Amino acid sequence: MTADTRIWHVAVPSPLYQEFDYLPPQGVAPDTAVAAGMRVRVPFGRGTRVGIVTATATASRVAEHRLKRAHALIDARPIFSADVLRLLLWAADYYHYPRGEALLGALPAPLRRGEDADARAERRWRLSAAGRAAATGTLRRAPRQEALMQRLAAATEGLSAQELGAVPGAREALRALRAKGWIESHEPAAEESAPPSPAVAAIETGPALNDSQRAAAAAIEAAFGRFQPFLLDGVTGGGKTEVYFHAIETALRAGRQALLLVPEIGLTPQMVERVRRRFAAPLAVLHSGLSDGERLAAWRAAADGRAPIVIGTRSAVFVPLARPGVVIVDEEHDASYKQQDGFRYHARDLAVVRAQYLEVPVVLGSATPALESLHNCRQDRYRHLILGTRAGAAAPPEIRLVSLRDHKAERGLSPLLARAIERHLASDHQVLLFLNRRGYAPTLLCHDCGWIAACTRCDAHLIYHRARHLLRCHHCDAERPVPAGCPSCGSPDLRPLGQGTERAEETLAERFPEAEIVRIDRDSTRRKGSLDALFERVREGRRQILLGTQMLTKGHHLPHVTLVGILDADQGLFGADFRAGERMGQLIVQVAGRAGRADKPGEVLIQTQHPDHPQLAALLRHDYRAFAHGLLDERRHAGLPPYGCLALLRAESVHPRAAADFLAALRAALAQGAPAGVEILGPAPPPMERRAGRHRAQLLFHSERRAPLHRALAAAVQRLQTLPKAGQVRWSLDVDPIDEY
DNA sequence: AGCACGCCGACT
DNA sequence: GTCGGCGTGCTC
Repeated sequence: MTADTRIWHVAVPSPLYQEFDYLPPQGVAPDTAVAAGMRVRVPFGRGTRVGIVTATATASRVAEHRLKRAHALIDARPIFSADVLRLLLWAADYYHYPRGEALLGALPAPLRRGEDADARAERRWRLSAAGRAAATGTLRRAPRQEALMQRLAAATEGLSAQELGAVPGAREALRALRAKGWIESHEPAAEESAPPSPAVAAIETGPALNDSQRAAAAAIEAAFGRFQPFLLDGVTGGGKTEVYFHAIETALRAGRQALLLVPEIGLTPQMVERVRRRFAAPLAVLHSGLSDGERLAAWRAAADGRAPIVIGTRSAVFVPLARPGVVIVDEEHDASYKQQDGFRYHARDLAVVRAQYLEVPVVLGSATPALESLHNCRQDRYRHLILGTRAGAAAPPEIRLVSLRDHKAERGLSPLLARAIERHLASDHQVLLFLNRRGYAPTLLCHDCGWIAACTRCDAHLIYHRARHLLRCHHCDAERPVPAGCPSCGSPDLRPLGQGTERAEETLAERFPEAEIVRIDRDSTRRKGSLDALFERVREGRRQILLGTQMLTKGHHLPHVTLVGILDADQGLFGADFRAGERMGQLIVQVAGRAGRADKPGEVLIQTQHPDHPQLAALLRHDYRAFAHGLLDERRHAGLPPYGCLALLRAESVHPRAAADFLAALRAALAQGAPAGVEILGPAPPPMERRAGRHRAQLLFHSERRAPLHRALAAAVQRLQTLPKAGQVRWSLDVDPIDEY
């Protein structure tokens, strides 16, 4: 930055789409070494806030006598690396989100509040080997110590003195346990205080790569030191992870860091475990389940370079790295990379932008790449690395469609699928059944008058949950008792209609009494850690039927599964929004990928009312790319992404018409001087007009080109600020929306 | 978003 | 006579 620092431009966390100018703090010389990216405490309105200096200038657009003085400069060095600052500012503009909110939101909470960035990470306590060995009950005369021991045994990540200290007498008990040597302290993120550059000798060499893996790894290695995006496209079990590991290894050997983004917390533990086993290097792990202290410690370990490997979910794309070497995005097609509220960024897309700023290679990996990514390969923006065969496995599974028109299903199960289940169970194998609907039945119907149990706050049916015997709305989580009779006509003849996982479990238990049914959905895995416990049971068991929702599609190794059944392919195929087909295809391929690993041949049966659906045909041939290219052609004709750009302006209000009126007013205001080449559609009701008691409406912006769309959005956001909000309308803008809800 | 200021109904 | 409803405006 230039020496001219008379005026500081500061991004302040507030929903205002502007920065604010301040004079340097009292007593701070105007030429003080202030730099973009430093935190500053400033007076704002009635109070005080922590903002980020984004630039300095000689003059302000505000009359100087109206400028306030900043209270204090917090940092001596920028809190963000230059690339992260640039990324956040770019993203705030791209997603039309206030800069201050975007910047401060990317910091761990303590730093957001202005705490010292270099403060020592909080120590955490955990059981030592001696502590784990100590028999329970030996502390009968020290109940407080006993209680602490139990809490520590349950806390895998350890507990801070602060967390432990909430109980009276905890401090003394802690000291006593420490004296016994039963507990020890550790730093959560960088597990051991690591040497500034990781010891290369600690890297264990992985299994030998096959030809296509080796080619992919070599291509990535050759791109080190410059920006190059790769799409690593390989079937489930095709060994993408080993290619990631090779890239990480390359980074580590060069004394650089690797940033690995993973979809969501459910998948993290396995990936973290694999990385931990493979690399004897400190990890910084960032996910939503961390406490403020843990998150801060991991953030620091990444930012100061102590952690050579950084693994994190979506928001980790904003974590500074001292010595960046490579960025990897696992399961890049996964929807959880898109933030669905507030700052609605797409972490995969930002990872590519960031890699460009950093001049490092970025690897996007998936067995079912997003259409956008395949399109980028076709345009030669990304290099397409294709992993050929399944590593160490036999032929791909046979995929067949089961026409529900020709084979009448009974309670969701066609005779064909039932016989296949029997066959696979008889040979002591496991069966995986996919049904993307929780609960017992999606509808409770009065057989006499046709009344249907509906949510009072959403335009949705209530789902009948038999185990808990209640009606539940899966959109607003409202719960209601099951009425004894029809609230409309009094008839006692209320019938559950349709199939949910609970009911399928019941059906399967009756039909296959010899098999153990393991149900995996959000209801059966509510308790923490129970998902892993269920998968553990599946790893060890035989003659099991695994039945579950989306959760089953992710990550776990299920070596004994030889039959995969998709009970209802149609819900996804004919969904309301234009990505439904893509999502269904990805889901089928991902689920099918669970079948027949190792030496057992697999079989996949897909139940559908539409066996002649053209898109399913490509999937049967194991040709996801042909399937995707078919969809891409449709998208091109419709001008939809990636051939056109979309933005969705959502509005909601408790008042029935307020949201739609608000958007209509905006649209009218926008009509004058609207950029050419931008279509505005709506206001239209979203697929669910009313949700959680709020009425919703949306305006869809469509353009062939990015630039005019962004001009239109900028104008819209500006207009929105001044539009009177009759009826408490809340709005949000979603650039590149991934669904229409 | 907060948080002020600012004018009109049911309460001590 | 006031406490308080949320409409409108401002935050360098």
